[in-house]
Amino acid sequence: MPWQKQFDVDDALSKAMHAFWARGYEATSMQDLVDCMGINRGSLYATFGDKRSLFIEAVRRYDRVHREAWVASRAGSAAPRDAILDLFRDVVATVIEIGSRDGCMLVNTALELSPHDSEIADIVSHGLTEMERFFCRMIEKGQAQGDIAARVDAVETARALLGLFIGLRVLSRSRPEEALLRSITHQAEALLA
Amino acid sequence: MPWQKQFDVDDALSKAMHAFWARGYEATSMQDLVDCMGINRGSLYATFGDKRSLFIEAVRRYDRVHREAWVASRAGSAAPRDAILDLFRDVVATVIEIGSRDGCMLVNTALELSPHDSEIADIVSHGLTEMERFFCRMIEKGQAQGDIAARVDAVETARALLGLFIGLRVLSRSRPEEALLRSITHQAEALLA
DNA sequence: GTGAGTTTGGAACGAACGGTTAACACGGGA
DNA sequence: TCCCGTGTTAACCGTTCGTTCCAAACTCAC
Repeated sequence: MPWQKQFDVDDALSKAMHAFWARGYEATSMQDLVDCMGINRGSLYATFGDKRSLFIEAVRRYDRVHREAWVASRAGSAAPRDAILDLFRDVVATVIEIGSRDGCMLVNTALELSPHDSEIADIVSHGLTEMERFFCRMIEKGQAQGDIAARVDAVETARALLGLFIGLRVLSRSRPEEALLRSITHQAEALLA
Repeated sequence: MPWQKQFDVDDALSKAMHAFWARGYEATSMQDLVDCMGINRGSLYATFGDKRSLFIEAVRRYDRVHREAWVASRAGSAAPRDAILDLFRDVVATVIEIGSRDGCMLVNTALELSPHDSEIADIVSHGLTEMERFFCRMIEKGQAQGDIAARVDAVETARALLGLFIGLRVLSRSRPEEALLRSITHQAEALLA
């Protein structure tokens, strides 16, 4: 194995992920990626293959680093209700304080590519389903602890929370008004009262 | 004024709207539009200007023909609660029965272009705000008729319904499963119980 | 019938697209 | 020291992009 790569593969993938995350698949050109990843065109193709393959790796990385890691870090929370609501509150805080308008890459991709690319749709669908299952597990755990009312239907409410979460993410990109976003969060709280 | 246009301008615009609606702005090429609109390239540019101008007209048409007309037709409904819930039910029915995965053009555009194009963002934002106001008006009307409980906060609930509606539209494109979509609708019903 | 004014189809534009290639730089094993 | 395989680099490929242009086709007033 003579000579190693002169760049950090995951670091380059991270930069590509952020580019796709902010602008989407179609609007991000290979030249944009070459520029922002800081590596040469040839190295990019040699390492990641074509544009679609790179995008798939990028969305997989998003799912792993953002969705999965977030869920894992909260899943063992002592207060299951707060584990859910903190997700909503953190999203609002990020939009209001930092002004980030990137939203959630899974949601962005669900809308841009899911109807036209089944392989990518599967990745996105899996990530969203895992979010739903996280909500469901937390509700059941909260009910076992008496933190969440027993009358709440875990499965139905988890789905509603997923819908609200997606709505929150879309509105973060298009109408990032604090009062609006907070109302969505309040409604999530009301569902778990 | 010799000779009139040999094609119906609104019909051509309608076809362009459907193309943008299904595939988004970036993924729809001028060649796609020339093909599906059934008019010549030159006529297209002479009538609608460049691609972005055509898209803006298309999204304006969507707002007028779909969002605005729908709201207007339901606004005078005798049963305000059903006026809201029928919107959710109709979306689910369209997805399940017809298998349409186009979603809502305003939502699609909100996610693809709003963060990067303020003029388009204004159009989308206006449409979404009008939906929110429709929900709010219907809730207040329903409360006046005793159809919706007085304890419901009209403004907050309208925002939550907007979030749920957007979530429903996104999931229609990425996870068009009947049980999931129905759960979102049930939750909208619960908000108005 | 003729001329004026429009619309039409299609060729053609430069730029940007996604993707390839061949020459060069490098480091460990023989 | 001389390969050999890999990584890097920049130039280059054919295609498609959005857009422009123009000659032919056409309608209507005169």
